[in-house]
Formats: sequence, C-alpha cells, structure tokens
Amino acid sequence: MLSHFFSDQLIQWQHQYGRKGLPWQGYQSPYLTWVSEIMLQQTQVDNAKPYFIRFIKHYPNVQTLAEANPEDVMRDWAGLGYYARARNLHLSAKIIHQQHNNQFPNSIEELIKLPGIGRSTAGAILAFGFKQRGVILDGNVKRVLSRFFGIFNNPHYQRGNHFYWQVSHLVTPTIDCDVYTQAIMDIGATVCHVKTPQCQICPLQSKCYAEHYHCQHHLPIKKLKKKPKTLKKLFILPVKSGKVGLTRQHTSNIWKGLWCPIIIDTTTSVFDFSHIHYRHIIKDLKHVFTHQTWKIDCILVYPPNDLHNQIDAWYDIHQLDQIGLPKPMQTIKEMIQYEKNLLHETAETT
DNA sequence: AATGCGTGGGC
DNA sequence: TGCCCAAGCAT
Repeated sequence: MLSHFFSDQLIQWQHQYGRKGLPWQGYQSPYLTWVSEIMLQQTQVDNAKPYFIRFIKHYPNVQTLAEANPEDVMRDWAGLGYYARARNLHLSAKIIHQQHNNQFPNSIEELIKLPGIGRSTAGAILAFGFKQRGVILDGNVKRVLSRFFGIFNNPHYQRGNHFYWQVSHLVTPTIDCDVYTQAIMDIGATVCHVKTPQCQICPLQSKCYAEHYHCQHHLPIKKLKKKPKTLKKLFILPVKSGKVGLTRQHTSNIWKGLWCPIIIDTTTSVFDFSHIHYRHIIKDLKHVFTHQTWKIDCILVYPPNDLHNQIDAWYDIHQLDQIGLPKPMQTIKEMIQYEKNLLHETAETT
C-alpha cells in the first residue's frame, strides 16, 4: 500500500539522514517537546535555538515556568515574535501546575484545552513527549503530503485543511510514530524544499506524484496574499533624570505585554512638535509585520511635557535589559546604551 | 471563515 | 529591494 511505502521509507530515511542533536531532542519530555513546539511555530529552527536554550535554562520544568515572573517570561521571549505564544505558554504552565499536579495530560482532548496548544502541537507532544501515536499537520507535512500524494485541495480553507488532516491521520503509523513524525518534518525542511526540492536524493522519489508529473512548484496550493498596508508611526520616548518612560502595550494586540514608547499613528494625522523639546533619533525605520509595514520615527522628549500620565514606568539603561522589548525598541535601546549622553541632555537643558 | 499575530533569512 | 516562507493558534 502506498501509505505504508510512504511511512516505511521515511522511517528508514530518518535513521540515517534525519536531524539529530537539536537542543530539544534526545529526551522523552512532554515539557521540552511543548516548549520547543510552541517556540518553533512559524519560526525557523536556527532562529529559535538560542531562545530555547536560554528558556530551558531559566525554566527547566513546568513548575519553574508556572512560578516565574511574567515579566521575565516576556523578556526571554522578546525578539521571537507572536507574543501570545509566550503569554499562553505561561498561562498553560500555571494550569498544569495547579490543576494537573505538574503532570502533562496525555490525551489529545485534554491537551488542546490548554491555551496555545492546538491539534498539531498536541499531536507532537503525544508523539515525542509520550512516545504515543500523535498526528501533526504543519507546513512541512502539508508540503510533503501534497507533493507525494498529489493533493490539490487548498489548505487555507477549512475543507481543504480537513482533508489534509485526514490524509495525515491515514499515513501516520502507530509503531515508530515519533520517528516517522520527526522524519516527515525533517525531509520537508531539508529535502522537499519549497523552491528547490532535492528530488534526486529523496527516498520517496520513485512513487512521488509531483516528481512524476513535474509539478513540485505548484504544490501545495498557495495562499493569495494581500499587500500589507504601510503605516507611519511616531515613537515618543520621554527622558528624565537618565531614565526613559515606557508604556506597557495592552490595548493593541501587536506586542501585547511588551514595553514600548508612546506610539502615535501619523499616517494621516500630524503631530504638533511646537511645544516640546525633543531630539529626533530615528527616521523611517522600517519594520515589517505579516499583515502591515511600519515606517517608524523616534524622538526623545525632554520634559516638562504632558506625556507623564501616559507612562507606566521609568527605566534606566540597565533595567532595559530586564524587560520585554519588541524589536524596534531593542534597536532604540542599543542606540541609547551606546550613546549614553542622549539620556542626560536634561541636565544641560534644565 | 478569514484575519491577526513578529521576525529573520533566502533569493 | 521586495517577496516568499518558516514545527499554528485564537477568535
């Protein structure tokens, strides 16, 4: 049967060519699997690696994470993006700590009740963390399945996605499920590339639909993408006594939980600079999100001004290393750490 | 059901 | 440079 050829070949390939020695591999630990799976969502391995190592060093098990200061968790995640993942990770750790006595649930139903754990992450936890049968469906799996079996359903629609899940269920073996699961991800990442699939070294080549019909580049069906809007933003950073005033994002979903300057949208409106003493430190810094692009200007503002009531906390240069900052704010932080007199202009002007 | 949510790397 | 993509999930 074709599905047996598929899984057998992958398992055999994995023993010889699969990725080994990644920081989250080599243990049977639902916790490590969980953290790695969350961290790797929509992220590449090389990017997540250093974050994972530091995270596990700080929070080696569910209990330490559950008892951690949320501020520290956000700081350790800062720079990785998709910050809801970090908030949910912390929240789920608390639930496992308080309601499950620090023991991970080992059923799909219980796992997906935890915030941030969906069907695929739950499947990975079962497969890697418990060595049980678990089914996953991520970008790699979709690409390999669509090419090998010739699946033209659109995974971005519910019905298409459902079909992919059915296929993934059908081909996932019970025996050596963890090896198979790692194999299909690894072959997707290292052989069945999006743009340059290495079909000549692929163990699935002889029975691959896409290879037979030379349609690798048409599979899987791509999502239509809208061009992201460009917005102009003004970052206002009040400075006083060598400290900067920051606000914690809570109304906007972008960067929620992180510390930011006062952010003003100047795409259409105009900001009145006439009554403040300021210094323009960044102009047109481009920051690209998935769904929008920001052109950022940043000014340091030296009080007195009427911005004080918008500030949630004042931080000195060193304290900025201890809190969660989004990427552009990390850039700004490095600027003012490097050019320290920026924060002491107050002394000259008062 | 379609959209929102970060960031870095490859070409 | 701009565009595509990468171990998804929540709403």
